[in-house]
Amino acid sequence: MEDKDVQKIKVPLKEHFGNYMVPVRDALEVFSGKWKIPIITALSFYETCGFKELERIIEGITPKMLSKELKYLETNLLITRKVENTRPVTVTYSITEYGKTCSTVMTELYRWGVEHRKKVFNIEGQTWDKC
Amino acid sequence: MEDKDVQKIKVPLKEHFGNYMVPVRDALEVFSGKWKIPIITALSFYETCGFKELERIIEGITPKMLSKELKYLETNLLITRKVENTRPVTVTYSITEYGKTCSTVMTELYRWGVEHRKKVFNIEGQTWDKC
DNA sequence: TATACTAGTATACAAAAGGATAGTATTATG
DNA sequence: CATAATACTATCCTTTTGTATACTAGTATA
Repeated sequence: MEDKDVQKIKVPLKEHFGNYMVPVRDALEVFSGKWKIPIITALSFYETCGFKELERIIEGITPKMLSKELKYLETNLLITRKVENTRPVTVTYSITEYGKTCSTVMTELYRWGVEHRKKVFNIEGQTWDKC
Repeated sequence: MEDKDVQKIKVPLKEHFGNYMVPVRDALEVFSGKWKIPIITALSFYETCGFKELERIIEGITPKMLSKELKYLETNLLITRKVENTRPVTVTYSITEYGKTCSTVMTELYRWGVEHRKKVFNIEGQTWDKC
């Protein structure tokens, strides 16, 4: 085999990148699905919300999905859950300082997404109201 | 109603953010699923690959999924498909210049994902080999 | 006493994503 | 003529994701 042939042999990604893609997947999982970004955005904006408040703020979400995603975000340290000693009992969900770091990723996704719309749909500006 | 009460009324996200989240979703869709990132990574690294080459490089992918995702990436202008006049006929998939801009998003996802692993799993460095 | 608020859970179902396996068509090689 | 390579497509099945609807338990209000 000659030297010039060596680069023609294409080996599995793992041999070049190892586990490079594992943290990329981790990050993606935090933002994937229909409701995680709305929840993070809501708690980033309002700082703290109750369960029913979130149900109203995030239009279309069912209590089952809200409950499920809140648990996910809590175990991932992005939000906290605190039961208040009120009558009736209220629960306040808050974004953590760590949760606020999501905004760097979301900003990057937003920037790229805007360019992508321009490129693929040839749409400029905020004219995608019917989406 | 007093001024201090105004900020307590929490309205749906749309009233504050409009369609802010639409391009975020668009970007997310391009990177979501099990195979799009491996395909983009493979074509970014090798520049150009055949169908069977991609099947070997991306371990575990089935021809059905590879075909489906290649079509998606092509309609999103991230890759190109070119039929070569060889015998047997070969098809070369290449990353576009635009497709290369994905790396900025993936780098951000990687950076955040590494920090996330440290935070949530308390794992430092590249020790997540069993994932 | 009836209604409504708090914060959820339970059950059933539909849709989407992905996997397993087999098959097609063409051409070249032994 | 059999085998193998190219690039896929087709069918069936399982898993994951999300929806719809109803329900629980406690407290407050009209």
